[in-house]
Amino acid sequence: MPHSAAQNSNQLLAALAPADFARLQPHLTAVNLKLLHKLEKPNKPIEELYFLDAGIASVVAVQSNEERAEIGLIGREGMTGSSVLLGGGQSPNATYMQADGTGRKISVKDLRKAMQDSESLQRLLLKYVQSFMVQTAHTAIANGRAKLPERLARWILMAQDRVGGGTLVLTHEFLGLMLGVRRAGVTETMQNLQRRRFIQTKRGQIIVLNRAGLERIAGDYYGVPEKEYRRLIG
Amino acid sequence: MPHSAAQNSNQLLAALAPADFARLQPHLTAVNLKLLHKLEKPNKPIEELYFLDAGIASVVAVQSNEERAEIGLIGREGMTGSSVLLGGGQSPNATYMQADGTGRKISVKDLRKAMQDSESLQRLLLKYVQSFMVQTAHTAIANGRAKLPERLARWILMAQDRVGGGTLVLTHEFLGLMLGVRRAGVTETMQNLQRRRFIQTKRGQIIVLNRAGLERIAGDYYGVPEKEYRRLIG
DNA sequence: GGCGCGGTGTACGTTTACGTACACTCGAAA
DNA sequence: TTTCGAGTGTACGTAAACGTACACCGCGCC
Repeated sequence: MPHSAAQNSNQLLAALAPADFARLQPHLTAVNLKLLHKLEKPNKPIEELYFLDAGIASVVAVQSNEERAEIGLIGREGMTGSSVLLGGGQSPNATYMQADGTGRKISVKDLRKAMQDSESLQRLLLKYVQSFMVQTAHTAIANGRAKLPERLARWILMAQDRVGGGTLVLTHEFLGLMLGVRRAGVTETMQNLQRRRFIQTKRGQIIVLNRAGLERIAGDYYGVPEKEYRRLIG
Repeated sequence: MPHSAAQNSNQLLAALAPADFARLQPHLTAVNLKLLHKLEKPNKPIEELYFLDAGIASVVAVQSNEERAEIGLIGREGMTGSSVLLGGGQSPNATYMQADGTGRKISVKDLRKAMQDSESLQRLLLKYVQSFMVQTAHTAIANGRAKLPERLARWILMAQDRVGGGTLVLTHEFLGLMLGVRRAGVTETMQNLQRRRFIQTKRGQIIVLNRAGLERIAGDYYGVPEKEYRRLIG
């Protein structure tokens, strides 16, 4: 069973007009989402969309040679399935759980119907798509220009935002995959952050001790998408 | 006056159902767009959207410290103003002409009205937004994992697609800005491509001699967004 | 036709991350 | 309680790109 504290914590659902939420609710099914659970497969029609209440999903762009890189994170502030909202029905990206969590799912059919019936619902969800697009754009900047410490700090901050604080459970190996860098590079940079008391690490987990410190490291590589989300969704 | 050969060459307008095109046409104004002309300013309300008939526009993500990086190219296959189509009305990105061109503009008000009146119009334009999103995602992969030769080849191919063949007019300096690398690095890599007879360069211009060669260099960093565009728009 | 400048070629030491490899250690399962 | 494998720490040579600097050269302008 989904953990009760997580219920109704999805911020997108919370931002809906009561009438719009009422429209969706009958079609929402609570689900547990375990690590690595696949929410969307590349170039396959999407059947269901997920509003997360806890945990993190990772959206990963995949190219034909199987090389991949993370382009966005989704947590309780958002939902999966942008390509359905935009009408494509599928995309070349993969989406999977990157930390255990819970959520509520809805079928594409039911969501499409609800969006057709309510313009305000459609408007809100498309605004979320825009905020996600901005996130992707800033992942592109960070990948192109930022050094590892900046990128790692940015990632930790974004992940923490999306789980609503607390411990992050994941290995250096996994972080390296997400950021597209060596595992050893992650280890070294993490030690650096730990020495400065910004984080504390245990086997497979990261505890944030000093957010302001991390924000200082990440600099302007962190913040723009978050600001845009607040502007659009509130 | 816009060059006549460029008229009606926008592929998005061409892909519209006749009725939808008829709906837009009265509100379209032909415009010449010169190098560096600003089509959208970061965090400012957007007034007009542009369907390009010739030339290239560059969408650039901007962060508060003025650091910037290109996240997408727009040519005659597309339009500016995704953030308007998604309802945000503005975005943290800048868009400007990166090679002289022509296009047709429409006011936000007129476009919004047309989209409300025609669901099929709305559907097509949102699909274009998806294809642009995929482009941004793959810019993020390329920035993160590809080496300069791959990235440069990718960029040249994408630019050529978007102007429909012919010579590209731009300096190494400018390319360096787009890719977020040193001007000198661009020069060296261009010489490499030239030695292999894939391109020929003159002061401020690039002529593609061997597309297949460039595609071989770019590898899987080129192609995914293009394929998605064909799937969605045709 | 000479001048001036934007654009290009080239060089060199430095930084950042890579690839690879191996030892150590924590903690869960037997 | 020991065992064993996943996760982490560390090392070393190498590759890619950086920052900076300066010379040269084509081309438009006076």
